[in-house]
Amino acid sequence: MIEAHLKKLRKRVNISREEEEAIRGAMSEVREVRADRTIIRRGEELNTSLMLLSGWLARTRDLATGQRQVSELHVTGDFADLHAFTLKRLDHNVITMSPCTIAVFPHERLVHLFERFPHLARIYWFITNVDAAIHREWTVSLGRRSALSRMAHLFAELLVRLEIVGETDGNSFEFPLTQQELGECLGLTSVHVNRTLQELRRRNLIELENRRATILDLEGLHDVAEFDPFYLYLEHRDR
Amino acid sequence: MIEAHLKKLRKRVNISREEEEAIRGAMSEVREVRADRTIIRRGEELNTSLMLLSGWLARTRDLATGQRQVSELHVTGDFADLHAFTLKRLDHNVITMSPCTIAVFPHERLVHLFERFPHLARIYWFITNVDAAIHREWTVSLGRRSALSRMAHLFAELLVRLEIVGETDGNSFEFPLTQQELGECLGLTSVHVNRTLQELRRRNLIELENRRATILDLEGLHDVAEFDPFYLYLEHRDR
DNA sequence: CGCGGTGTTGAGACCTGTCAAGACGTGTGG
DNA sequence: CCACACGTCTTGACAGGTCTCAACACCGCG
Repeated sequence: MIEAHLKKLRKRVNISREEEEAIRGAMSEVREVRADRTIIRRGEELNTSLMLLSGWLARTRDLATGQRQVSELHVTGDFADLHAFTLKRLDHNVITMSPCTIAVFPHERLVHLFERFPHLARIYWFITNVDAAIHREWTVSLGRRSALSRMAHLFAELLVRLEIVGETDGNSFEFPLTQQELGECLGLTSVHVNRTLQELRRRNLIELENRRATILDLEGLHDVAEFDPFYLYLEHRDR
Repeated sequence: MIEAHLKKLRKRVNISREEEEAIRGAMSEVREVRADRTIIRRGEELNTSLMLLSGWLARTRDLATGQRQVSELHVTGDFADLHAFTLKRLDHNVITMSPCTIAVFPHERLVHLFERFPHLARIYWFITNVDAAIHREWTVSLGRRSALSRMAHLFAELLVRLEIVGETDGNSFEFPLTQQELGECLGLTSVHVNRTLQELRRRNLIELENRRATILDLEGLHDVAEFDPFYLYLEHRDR
């Protein structure tokens, strides 16, 4: 079940058999969680980190007005809160956007893992830095791209990230978010999400139906989004 | 000169004399840079990281339209591109917003430093994760807060960050950005920045004059911004 | 003294939000 | 099996926030 995560790592760097086994050994248990549950609450003390074996998670913040902003989406193979390893409390909630299978990694085991394999410590530090790069790209989207471009960018990003872990079928993938939740990622109201989606459809760029997204014209989508996957740091490096 | 950086670290965690000396020893040289210089270009290969001893830096991204978005501001004592230690190439530019004094830390020395003091490795990992938390807060601002609230939030954040490193004078601090540049942080045009600033002044929350910002009503500012410094992870922890 | 960058102001356009209502689909209880 | 409730999607009319364009004031500096 941890295969997706290993795929994601190996896309970037070499992982030995020994390291792989050590990572597996650091996992303590696996939990199933239903959709729309808050699995981590902002501010609570954490001594584990959670790896998403399947499903979708979101990092969210609630505002006084009742509005909510998603700062990142997580898919199969992602460590949802690896940053909790150093932060100990998170500044955001983590909620399930679909039914999820989640593996628990106690921090004490991670400490041991990283002592034994400093190489892995560096890799996981790298991984949290890629998360930060994704945050920056969302900042650029929210600050400077139009609703249409922003939405196109998100779908382009998700296609790449899902491809890495084998969760795509050609240019199509499951997309469990409601339009309301999509708006919470993009800083839009659900009404405007609806209209923007129609525009993407009208331009024959994307189809979204029955919780499944299909990219009809990848090049066109990238053009609208001004998408460049560089920030996902996909190139492979030897150590 | 590195005192500000040590203050910032010691605000969060204990640093021994020995560790302090080791950090100092990892520095290779100090450079002076004029305002409005690009000191790191997106995509270029890096084998050093830069600590800001004084001045202001910004992480920026340029778009095809000629627009620019700032994803984070750096002040005295910040490691501007510590994430380059694991990423090796950055997805953004780093530019000076004022004359700057910058200390260079070769990655090979950091490798050595972190091998000798795994505790410091954890701390610097923590520091890059706080940077990511700042990104998330900006995402919330850009996605959900009004121009007024967003600007108030930025000044509230900067006051806290500058206080830590002793760069404030009461509720006042030097603020070298032009209104254009401020807009590049907030996802606004310079025209709207101007009007929003006037509104903050009109409400007696902030004064901005001669490149110096003064918070006139901190509580009022926090209210408008819905500011909670939790995401800056200021509480002190023993190891 | 003139120039370029910065700050300021006004008018109008446009993008996105707000409010409200109805359509559709799915699950639940009677 | 039907009736209903609820969440989601869709649409329309209108409001409001922010942008665009343009002009001018101000100021430091060569």
